[in-house]
Amino acid sequence: MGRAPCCEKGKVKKGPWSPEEDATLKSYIHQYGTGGNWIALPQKIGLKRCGKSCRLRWLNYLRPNIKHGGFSEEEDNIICSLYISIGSRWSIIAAQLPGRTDNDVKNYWNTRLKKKLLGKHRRQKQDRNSSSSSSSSRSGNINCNNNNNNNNNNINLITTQNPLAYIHDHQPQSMLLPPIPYSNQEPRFNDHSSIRKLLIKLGGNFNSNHLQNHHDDQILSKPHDLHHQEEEEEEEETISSISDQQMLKYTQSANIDLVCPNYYPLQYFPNEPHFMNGTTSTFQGQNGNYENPLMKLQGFEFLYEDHHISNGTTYNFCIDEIMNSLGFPSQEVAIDHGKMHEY
DNA sequence: AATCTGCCCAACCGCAGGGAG
DNA sequence: GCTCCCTGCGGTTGGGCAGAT
Repeated sequence: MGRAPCCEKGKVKKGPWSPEEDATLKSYIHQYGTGGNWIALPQKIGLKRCGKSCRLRWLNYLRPNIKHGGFSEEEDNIICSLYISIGSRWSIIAAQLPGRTDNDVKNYWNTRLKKKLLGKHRRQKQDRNSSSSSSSSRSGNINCNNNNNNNNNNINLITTQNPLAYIHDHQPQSMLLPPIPYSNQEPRFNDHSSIRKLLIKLGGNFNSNHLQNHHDDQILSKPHDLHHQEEEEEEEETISSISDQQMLKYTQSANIDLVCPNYYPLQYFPNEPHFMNGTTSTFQGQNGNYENPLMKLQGFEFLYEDHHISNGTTYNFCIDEIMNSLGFPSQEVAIDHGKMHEY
């Protein structure tokens, strides 16, 4: 059964709000509040608007202390950091930015920030291409080279510089974000059933046998349209995938500390179900569980290189691009399986 | 000056979650 | 447990504007 419309179409006004409508809505809410019922509110005050429209207008524009435009560098960093951590959950991201609305953050990300980062990424890529002869291992990347020629799944972490230590030592004060209050404000992240639920919501596909049976999930693979686009724009690139089992072995044997963009060290949590839905997995950080910061985030794919752990290919994490985009200099990090991949 | 193009952002749309009955 | 209704959310649209041609 279809949902009943919240208001009768044709009887409500659409489009931009007039100053009179704004004033009516604002004064009513200041005086009486919303009354807990947005649907009934426009009728009460004689506005020919849908309740949802009133709510949106109030939340995004009329309510006190709303800031518009003029995002600061610090806000940019927070948005990037949180987007990398939790994806496009704009309401949560906006909650970390006083005076900002989810709509504002979303618009800002889609129209400017993404392009800003993309521009940096492209420039870096061009720079790397033009100076590719200088190093056998690309500066600033975590490279995992899965040598398909042997069955040894040990993956040795070779770090010329610990990324965590590096970040903690070098990040500017403005980048020292408070921990995302998942535990208190986002109970969804607080227990595994909630995480399971969330992952299902995000398109999760797992069960108790998942780890044994699910070998070739499309984790870290590109959405088709993006891949197509990049094929047109750049050189043809080989896309492969990493299985959850490979990721499990990889993270366990490498004893890897992963970098969470909010700068809390993460460790893989091997005794818990390993959630792989093609985009996410679960890690334990200092203050609870986090999603895998290395997941391929929708809309953020341009930050990822195109090398993955499966079938002897190399997975090249996005951390350097992220860090560089956020203003960090490169660090030398490599994870080698068998032999160093040459760039 | 007129037209085109791309960008920005307010607003809309549809869906999911959750509470009430 | 089921249905209905409201709220909240994220994705998308389209009008207005500025700069380019």
